[in-house]
Amino acid sequence: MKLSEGVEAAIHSAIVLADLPDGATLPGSALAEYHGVSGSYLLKHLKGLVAAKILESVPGPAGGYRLARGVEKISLLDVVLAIEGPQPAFRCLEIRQKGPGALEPAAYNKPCGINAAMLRAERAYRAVLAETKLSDLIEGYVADADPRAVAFSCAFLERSQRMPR
Amino acid sequence: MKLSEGVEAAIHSAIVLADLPDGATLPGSALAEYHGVSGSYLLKHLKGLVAAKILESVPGPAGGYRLARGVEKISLLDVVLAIEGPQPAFRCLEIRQKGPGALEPAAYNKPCGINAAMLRAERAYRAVLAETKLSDLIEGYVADADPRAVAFSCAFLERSQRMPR
DNA sequence: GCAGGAATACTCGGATATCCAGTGTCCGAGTTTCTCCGG
DNA sequence: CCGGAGAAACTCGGACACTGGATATCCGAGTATTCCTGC
Repeated sequence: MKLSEGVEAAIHSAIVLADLPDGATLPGSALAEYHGVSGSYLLKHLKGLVAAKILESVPGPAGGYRLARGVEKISLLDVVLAIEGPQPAFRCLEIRQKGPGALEPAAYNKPCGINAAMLRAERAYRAVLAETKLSDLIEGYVADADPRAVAFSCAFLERSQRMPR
Repeated sequence: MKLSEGVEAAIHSAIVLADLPDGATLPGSALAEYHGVSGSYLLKHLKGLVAAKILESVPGPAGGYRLARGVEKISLLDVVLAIEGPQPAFRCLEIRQKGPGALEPAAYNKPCGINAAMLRAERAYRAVLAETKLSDLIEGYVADADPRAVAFSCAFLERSQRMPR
């Protein structure tokens, strides 16, 4: 039970991109510098976000990344699934069908109760993530963050953003 | 986001042990044989369950494992935490404090909103697991399982259980 | 026949190799931009 | 002065090493049993 640490970077990156003016982009290298992480590695995760239609990428000079849709239409679940993959955390290996007492596969048409319980828990987990939007996180950020941090963030964006024609 | 596959074996093992008569034990090797998994490796996880006070171990001949308390007092969460460890799946690395715009640590007294949201989701996850007891799983098992599987299970226990004096 | 003791066999527990997903990095493909040259 | 073609620079995208944790295994510590010997 352990999430990839790229999830955290991906969420932070998405929040930074949310502050861009409409249509502007930010290079992946700028995002990496802003967060103090390896640029080459951050691109790996941003790529996943692009594949999940959460971000859009613009190639060439004046290119970079931007959100593919509004902050209120992007949930934490979208980001987590884009990085971690859609498969559930608990994978039933059907060990009930192994061992000396195994029957023919047709005898196991009913789903495994353990698997069902674990998936039920994970549905609750995902439900909370799904109802938490990026807009909620941003709202909390501007309310709690140090004003200097906000000012730096704005200045950084002003300096690094690119506006393709 | 991936659970150890030992979790599944641990839950199945606990359910098997639940069918033992009061006070009887079952060797780890019997549990491994029943599930068709490596005995040496299963012991590693059973050890974790013992450390978490979910199982009791009895050494020597006629020894083995048994549940440390009633099936209605053991939740799925107990088992999962015993195997996976208590730390949450999402570990906030505080990357907001990294990078060129970092401030002194005292400026980050408010908790990170992202971390808070992820932990909120995980609390929902754990809440579902906590309210699912072993007794619930057993109830579903006897209702859905093939009668032959139940018969084999009973015969196996009858054959392998040990009764320390 | 009975009691005591030592050897035994079986159990769990911890320390030790092996493997794979996640981590980290690099180089190549593609596109826009800028510059330079010709008209 | 203007238009177009070419080179350049910057971007993202996919392919290639490295590392930590999970997986799998073995050998040692401990205890109840069992057998044997002496009384």
